[in-house]
Amino acid sequence: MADHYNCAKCKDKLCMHKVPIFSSLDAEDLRKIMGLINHHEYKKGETLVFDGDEMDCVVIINEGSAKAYKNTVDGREQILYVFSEGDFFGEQNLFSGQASTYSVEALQAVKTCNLSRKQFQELLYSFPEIAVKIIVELGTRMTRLENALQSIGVRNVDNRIGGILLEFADKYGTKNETGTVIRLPFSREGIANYLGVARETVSRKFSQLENEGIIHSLNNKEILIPDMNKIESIAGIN
Amino acid sequence: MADHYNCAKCKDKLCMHKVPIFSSLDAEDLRKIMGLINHHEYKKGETLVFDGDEMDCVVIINEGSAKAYKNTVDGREQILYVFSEGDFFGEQNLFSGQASTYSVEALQAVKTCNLSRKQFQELLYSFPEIAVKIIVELGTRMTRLENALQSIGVRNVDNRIGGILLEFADKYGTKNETGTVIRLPFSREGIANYLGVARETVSRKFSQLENEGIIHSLNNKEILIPDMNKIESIAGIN
DNA sequence: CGGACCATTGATAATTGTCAAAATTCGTGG
DNA sequence: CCACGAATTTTGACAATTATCAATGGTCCG
Repeated sequence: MADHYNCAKCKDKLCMHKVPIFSSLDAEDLRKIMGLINHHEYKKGETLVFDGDEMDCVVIINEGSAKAYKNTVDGREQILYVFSEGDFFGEQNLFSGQASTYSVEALQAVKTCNLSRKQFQELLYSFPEIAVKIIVELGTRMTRLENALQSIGVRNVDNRIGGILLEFADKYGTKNETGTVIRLPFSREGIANYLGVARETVSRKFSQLENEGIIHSLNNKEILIPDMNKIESIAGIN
Repeated sequence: MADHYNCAKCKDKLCMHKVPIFSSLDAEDLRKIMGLINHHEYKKGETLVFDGDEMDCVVIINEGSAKAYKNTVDGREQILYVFSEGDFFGEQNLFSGQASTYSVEALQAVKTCNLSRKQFQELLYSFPEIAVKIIVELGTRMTRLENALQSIGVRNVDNRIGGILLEFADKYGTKNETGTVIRLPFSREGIANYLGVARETVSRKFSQLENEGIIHSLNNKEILIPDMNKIESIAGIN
């Protein structure tokens, strides 16, 4: 299983600085909180939490990325979030006392900072601005969920493919003189499970876009998009 | 447009008691906050907020119910939430400063309690327990969204119909000796826009369930379900 | 280089959406 | 209280989209 060791080792360089919810705290407060944090590490493919697990800490992603997903009884997977550096989860369960409502699995090697229930609650009462930051962050996340729901609910598959490309370009894209290069966070199957369609459908749509010259596969995980505007019109800007 | 008058009129009987996020406050604190609240009223079909509107207050539903939804450019509607007594919205926009990300329309006559941005923020800083309550409530709402996303993403229409019946039975159902009577919060079209399917598909599935004796339409807005277990197996309990 | 895994393609079936028409329901006013 | 008209709902026929199954091809890593 996963290593874990106290945060003293990570000095100032790790976690705290990357975590937006702590960004309003001064150096001394940061130091205080840092003593409370435990670190964990996971390899690609390892599961951080299973749907239904009791959670007793908030987990903050410090390095790498992970997918949060739900499975139906017949094995179909719906991906809800892609968590990366600075994202956190488990906060709901601390207050409501309910078990996790999704599983979280490492997409790459992942390092986390964990804060126990009690420590986290104390933090919120001592620093109301952290609570406000969390509310803001949850709001952002809800907006993304709402958009995803609309997307899956009323848009056709082409729109959704366009939408996911925009989203990934924003989060994982780099621009160069030939266009935008996106390093996809997951496989075709992952994309399918994110969009709520079949694996094969994603393949077909990608091939189609490739034939039309709108995207160029560099390899399975990287694609080049010469003209982002075309993607926007496929996504059917809302 | 809508009436509005100060909360002094509503005495203790209205709003505050119904609103879970204020439930931890004592009588005096309640009285203080009450002075800050403005009331509004809306008729059925009126819009409380348009997608894209700047919001400068948190709106708490005091009476009636409303749907929150997004429209695509080509007029398709996806319903995200049904807000009823005690639910609130607009909190995200206050902190992040962004415009509303959905429209809200009254499904019946609606009365609201509004708290301005400034008042709400002060409240959060003076009463951290309110912030915690809000985080809990947002967590509940996110869990519902996550379930809805999974539902639309990977479940077939029968499952979804079953799911919505369970949800409505829970929120709007009453039991009697013949079974559970559900008063549906919206029309067939509304149900369709909630489930992300076509109006006609909802009609067909309801007819089918009626033929199988699993549901009985009392009228367009009320259905009787003799055996809830059958609905659960249709929903494909997760 | 080999093998496991992942991605693509084709053929076909199943599901749901769309359009059009008929039937039902609901609210209003006489 | 009934009748009428508008709005909503149901039903049918058909088209479009996507899922499924199966086979092939490609890629990555030890």
